[in-house]
Amino acid sequence: MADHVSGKRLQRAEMARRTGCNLETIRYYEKTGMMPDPPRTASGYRVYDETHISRLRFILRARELGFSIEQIRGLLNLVDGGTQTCAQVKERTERHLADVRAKIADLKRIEKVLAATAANCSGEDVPECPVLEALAS
Amino acid sequence: MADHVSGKRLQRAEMARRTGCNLETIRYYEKTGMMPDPPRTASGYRVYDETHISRLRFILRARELGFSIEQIRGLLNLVDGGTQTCAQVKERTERHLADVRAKIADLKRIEKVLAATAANCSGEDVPECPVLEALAS
DNA sequence: CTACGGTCTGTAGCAACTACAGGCTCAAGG
DNA sequence: CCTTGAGCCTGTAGTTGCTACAGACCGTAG
Repeated sequence: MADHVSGKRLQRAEMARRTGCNLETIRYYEKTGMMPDPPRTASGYRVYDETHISRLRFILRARELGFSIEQIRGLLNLVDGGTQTCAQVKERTERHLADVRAKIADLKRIEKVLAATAANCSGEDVPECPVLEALAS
Repeated sequence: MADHVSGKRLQRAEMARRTGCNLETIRYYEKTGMMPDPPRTASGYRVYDETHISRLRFILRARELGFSIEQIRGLLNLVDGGTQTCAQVKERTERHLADVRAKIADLKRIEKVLAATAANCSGEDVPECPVLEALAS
């Protein structure tokens, strides 16, 4: 009944359900210091509130955008310190964007080669295959 | 002087140099059964020949095209059995191509969001940042 | 009061390498 | 002949980002 003071308190499974995050991943984020150690009940159960939900959602969204754990940790440190500036965040975002574009370029090159090579396949029941030849050449 | 029978014999470092493959990776491919266990000298040194070079190049090219180790192992099993058909190889290639295209689509979605969000940044020395807001929302 | 689910911890496993440590072996120089 | 240094050998640990146990508690409904 003290719950009204700072909102709903949930345990791990409920937080996982609300965020779509895997149960164990939450613990992993705690262990790696991205999530704060939550308060515990007398018997040791973790107790989460809305602030934990928000932080977890932040992490999950950043992951969806392809930021690495290290990069996310960097962003979190920035905002935790309250010292972040838009310029800093923009810079990191653009660096990451460049990485993403490089990966896209890589994959497109791969796609071209695969598509071109597969297109040469007869697709028949013969042992000779342009794909294998391309790999063996 | 028995070398002329089946070509040059090299040791690991030389094979690494000739293929551009990392030294340890060769051993790893052996351990995982993708490369055959090479013959050894009396003192235990590995001895490679051109057939090893070819096989390693096959693996490395397949990796360059983004095939996973499991997929490559599958292709190698096929050709090792001598039972491969162009149809089979084509099918696997196209499945992989579909994966690659899915990854490209993922990354493009990420790229769009990152670019759009970063474009909203003032880039100034203020704590408010559209990127952080997007992540926190 | 007992059964069953949830939670706790620590640890091992995945891909696909990479990088040691600690010990041999081999060829060349003195 | 001996030493030195490079190269090889093995097994194992580290990387990234989780995921999945095992074995032990805890908490509540019947």
